[in-house]
Amino acid sequence: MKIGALARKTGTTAETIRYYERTGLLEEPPRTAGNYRDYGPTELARLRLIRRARDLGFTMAEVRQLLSLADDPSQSCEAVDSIASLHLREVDRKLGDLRKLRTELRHMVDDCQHGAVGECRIIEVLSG
Amino acid sequence: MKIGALARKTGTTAETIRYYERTGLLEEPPRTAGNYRDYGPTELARLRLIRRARDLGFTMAEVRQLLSLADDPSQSCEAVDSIASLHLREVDRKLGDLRKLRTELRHMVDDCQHGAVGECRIIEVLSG
DNA sequence: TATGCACCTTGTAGTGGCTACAAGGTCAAG
DNA sequence: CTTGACCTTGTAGCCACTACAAGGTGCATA
Repeated sequence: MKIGALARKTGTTAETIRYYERTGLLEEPPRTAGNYRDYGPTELARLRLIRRARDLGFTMAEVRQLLSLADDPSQSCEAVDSIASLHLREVDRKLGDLRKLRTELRHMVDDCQHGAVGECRIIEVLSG
Repeated sequence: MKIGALARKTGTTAETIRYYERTGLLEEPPRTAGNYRDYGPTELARLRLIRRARDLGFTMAEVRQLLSLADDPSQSCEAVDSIASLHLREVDRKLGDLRKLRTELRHMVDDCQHGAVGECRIIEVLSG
């Protein structure tokens, strides 16, 4: 499988895959006679895991940890759980922040009387 | 007021203020005899508006638009409202995404039986 | 007066996670 | 034998900062 095909199968782009390789998330694959990267099912699975974790908001550093844990299947699951739980708490925090922010924005927009900027509530609220 | 004092009053840093100046969000202030930036209440108010808007998640481009609208108080409030409303919709979208993500993460973590990585549900879910 | 120290100055480079080129190489179809 | 889709490397850009380094200023204290 060439890089473009792998990209299509994983909803990525060739650039991103090469970027993952540069930064060490993916290993350098074998090459064809014409110097094209040649991927197999192992790399496909690994990339799928990476993409899925990234979509769930894990940072690249967390993904790196998850990958190295996944590579040793006899190990205890605790470390994996702790990364995921930490991330969940972080997501909860962000959700809280975003909800507060939304409420403020909502009020701000609702209070706008669509008059002149001089007495615009939005600008007033922003000015504090 | 020197840059450090302005930073403390607005919950920013001197670096960030200089960055705003470089990128045109803040104008170049007058200088003291010793070449220090010298800020007054006008700049303080402007920076407060910028910080408030940034805290509410507006991009720097949006802040730039809001600032130039705020500078012309006789203008209609509509443009301000449309920027804020658009941003609110964007925040709503992000909230939805984050809630879905949280649910998935929650399930993932809850299903983990804390055994070996080999049969870890988290890794399984991530692998798809 | 000297010295220390907090603060300021400019400039440059790094962060994360990609994304967008440019300039050229490979390969199968027509 | 050329066209066109794909691939290669390398470099630079995005956002919104953040982190230095190397040097200048200004004020209190010994």
